[in-house]
Amino acid sequence: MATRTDAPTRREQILKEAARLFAERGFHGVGVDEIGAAVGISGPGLYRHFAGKDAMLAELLVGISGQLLTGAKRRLSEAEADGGVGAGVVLDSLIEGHIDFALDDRPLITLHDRELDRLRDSDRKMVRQLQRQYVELWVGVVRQVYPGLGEPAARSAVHSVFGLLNSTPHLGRAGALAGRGAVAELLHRMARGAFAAAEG
Amino acid sequence: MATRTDAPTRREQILKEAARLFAERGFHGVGVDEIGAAVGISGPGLYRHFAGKDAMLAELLVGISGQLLTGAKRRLSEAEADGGVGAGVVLDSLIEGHIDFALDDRPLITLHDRELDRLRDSDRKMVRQLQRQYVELWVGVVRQVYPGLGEPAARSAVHSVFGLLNSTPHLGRAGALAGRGAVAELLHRMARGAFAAAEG
DNA sequence: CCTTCAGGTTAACGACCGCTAACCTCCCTG
DNA sequence: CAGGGAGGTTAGCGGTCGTTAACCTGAAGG
Repeated sequence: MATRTDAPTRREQILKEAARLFAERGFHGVGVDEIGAAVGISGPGLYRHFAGKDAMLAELLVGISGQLLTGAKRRLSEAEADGGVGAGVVLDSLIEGHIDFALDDRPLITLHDRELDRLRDSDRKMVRQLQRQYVELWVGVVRQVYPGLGEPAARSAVHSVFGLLNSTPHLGRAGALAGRGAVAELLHRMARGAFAAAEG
Repeated sequence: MATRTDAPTRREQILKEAARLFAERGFHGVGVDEIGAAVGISGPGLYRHFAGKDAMLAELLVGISGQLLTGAKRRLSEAEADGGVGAGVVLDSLIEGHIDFALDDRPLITLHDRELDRLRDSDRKMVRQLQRQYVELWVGVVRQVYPGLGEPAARSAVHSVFGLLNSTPHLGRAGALAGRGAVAELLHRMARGAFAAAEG
């Protein structure tokens, strides 16, 4: 993992705070003045970095979808390079990657399936295409591990498991588990169990 | 099941259309004029039936939470009345009820965990309390069926399974499964499998 | 030392939105 | 057949929001 050590740019600060605010109160529920205030500048100052409020959301959503897909592709090709690893190992790697994302970037996960319709047509098409590729990649691996699943059932199962893994924002409140590791383990086991049961 | 046969009142029409629009474009993304147009009247005409836009959302969310909880309580007490039925049967009944709701009222399921923060304090507290009771009811049953689960793990598992079951809005697009029954069956099996795997 | 430019500022415009006011029109009822 | 309420209508007010315009400032570069 290539950990960033340099300070975040102003653009990155803005994106991070905008993601948090959008996740908390919805895209239309947040004003540009609030986003500006969250990074210590005033509303119109944001326009030195972004073309508009829409552009911030677009960059966030395209970034998320791209990052998920890129990570999944990397994991898949690493597995192929390893030669002998079974499909089950690849699936475990995909699950782990998705869980890492869901736990580390909860606001983004929230935005990802909540504010897609607020995008311009072209941006929305791009995001949907990235999402579709991501799903299809999962479907392929899942069907290798659970050959009993037909394609439509596998696709439904994948969407449902995403719903399961993306429940992390709801987990924070109340009696949380021991720690991050325990939550990740639990989610991983449940995802596997759900797929296995889907095969029936 | 007590099926309604009389025509829906205007209030009910409005609530249904408002739910659909709120789910599609977010609470702040929908204007009162649009809601009015959806039922064939003009925006201000809505104020003959509701105190304001907020009141519509509040009634929707309180209604959803209450309906879920009421249904779950009914299922639980019916099982107790039956005497000998095992906890597994009760859990299956809870799962079935939640799936019915998630499949029949997708917009409401979407609103349920998306627009809660747009409520007035008092309404939000009420909804959260209903939700908490619903979760705790599930946790109790789940722990009977899977005694290996500690309480925090059971609660996390329940939230995650809700995420799985509530994925129905994402299932519609693309190659849907055979039909409603097939989807319901798949989700049911996956939920059970996820709980079983959570116990580990 | 002057220039330039990145990155801010405040003021203000136009559009939209939730809501109220004022009025109208059936339909039911005494 | 009067009248009154239920359920509409349109006009418009006040506030908010995204965006632009015009201006300022400090640091880097020739």
